Amino acid sequence: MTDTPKLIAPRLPRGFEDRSARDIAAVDAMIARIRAVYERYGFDPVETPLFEYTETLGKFLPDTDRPNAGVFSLQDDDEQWLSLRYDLTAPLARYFAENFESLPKPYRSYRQGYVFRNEKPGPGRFRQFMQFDADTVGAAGPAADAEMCMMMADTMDALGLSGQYVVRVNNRKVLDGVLEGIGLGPADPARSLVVLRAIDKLDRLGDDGVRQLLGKGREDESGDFTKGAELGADAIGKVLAYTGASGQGEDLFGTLRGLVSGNARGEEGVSELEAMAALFAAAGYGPDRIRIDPSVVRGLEYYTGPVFEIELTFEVTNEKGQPVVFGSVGGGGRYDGLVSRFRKDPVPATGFSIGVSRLANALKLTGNLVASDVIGPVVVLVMDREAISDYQQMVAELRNAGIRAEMYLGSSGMNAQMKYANRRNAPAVVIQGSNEREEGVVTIKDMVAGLEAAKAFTDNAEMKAARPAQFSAPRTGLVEAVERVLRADGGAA
RNA sequence: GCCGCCUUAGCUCAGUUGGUUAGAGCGCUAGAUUGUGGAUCUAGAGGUCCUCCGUUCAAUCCGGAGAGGCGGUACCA
Repeated sequence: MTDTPKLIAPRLPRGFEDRSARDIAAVDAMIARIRAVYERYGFDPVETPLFEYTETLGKFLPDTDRPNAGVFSLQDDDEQWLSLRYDLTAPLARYFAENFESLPKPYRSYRQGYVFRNEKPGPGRFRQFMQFDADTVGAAGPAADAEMCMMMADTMDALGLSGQYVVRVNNRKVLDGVLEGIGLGPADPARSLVVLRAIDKLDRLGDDGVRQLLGKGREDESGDFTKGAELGADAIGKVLAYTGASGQGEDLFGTLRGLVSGNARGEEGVSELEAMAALFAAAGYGPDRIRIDPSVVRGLEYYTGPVFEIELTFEVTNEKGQPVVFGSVGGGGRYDGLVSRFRKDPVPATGFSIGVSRLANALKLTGNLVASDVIGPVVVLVMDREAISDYQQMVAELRNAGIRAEMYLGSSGMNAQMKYANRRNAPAVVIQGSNEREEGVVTIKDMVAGLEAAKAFTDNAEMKAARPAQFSAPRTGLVEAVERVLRADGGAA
């Protein structure tokens, strides 16, 4: 009877984020900059929904009907499975295939939005996060891939990260050539995959760790054992020679051609890399911005040619000052097979994705995020409850003049109202008690100048008595007086 | 998924060798001669000591299981 109802703990599901006004403003600014670059390259926006039929996304567990590994799924009322999209590429493939008749080809589009992954979150890894993609569908040549790389570089520059990133480029065909050279490749897809995964860990485990993974396997510090690819010493040497191939230009291409000599697919890959390198050079993108790097593999099977990723070249530390291992903040490649799930004829495609959330997170930790505090509204204090209609009228006048303004709606005294205005980051407050009302004036306080002036006082009572940074204005001149304060504070930042 | 560590107020943490009313700092909400932000002073709110089961006269504390958090590792379209 008198039991209080059981309270629900207010808690954020793990792997998800709340975003403050400040975060939203910062990410919005990032998005606007990215969009401007994509637009300049001639890409058009397109938006698809958060849900797709699970089969569209291409994820089913073979032995169960429930598609739930890694994806958030639910069953529609007609019993079809729907899933939240886990990237923006599969939905694009669906959209392209479904609207094939009416779209221009090559089809160049960009889109930005949240994607969802139902897996263990970690620092910089969320279960809902934002990506910003661009893709060219229906263009087969390396020029389309090269354009993607250059656009990624330009985007990073536009985000104010000049000199702090590098776009690393490789070609899957070269890697396939190397694998075939040691008897793997299509002949042994399972072990090939183990090799790919091992190479992908080069940055974290180094040559020695990868050597173990290519051989018998590796035991990590928690005692967990990862089975290796069981390659012989000779084969391991070849793989590491490939991933370790350094230099740029003819030096590198010579080495690569030697490693895949006699393998048609591998040689084709080297030629594509050369073609892309020539385009980068012609357009003025040096190896400080875009670099050919054989250690880039980008995990997954669906890439069929060039692959690329953006790496931040500065160290990221968390709030406690510990270094944070940040994966790539963007990447992509050519995926000629993706649309073929929907159409018989093959459709070549290439594209890339920027992890907006992850990048924002990195920039936040390094202080590079272009975030300024959101400027709050002008707050009209409520000094006398009976005079509320007067205050409301002042707010209306300010709003009609295009000024962000509000009347204090709480029930506390003046002190609390000032604290409220402070916390809202209000640039000014409007005060009218009975004294002012009788004289037909209002008191305007400049909150920015006021805070500065208050630092000169050590005694609270003195500060209150001095009432710094405020002035009296005729009631009829309210808007003009407030505008003057806003201009003095720098207006919109 | 596997391995390790952790869980007491919103946050960071004390503490109780098993015993009546579990504490601090910060933060939060307010007050200090109609009426001034920071600093200061005063007061207040805020706890299933992660949950359940067991042992015990008695469990926040001991035992077991579970959940959650953190880290590593695997996977990552």
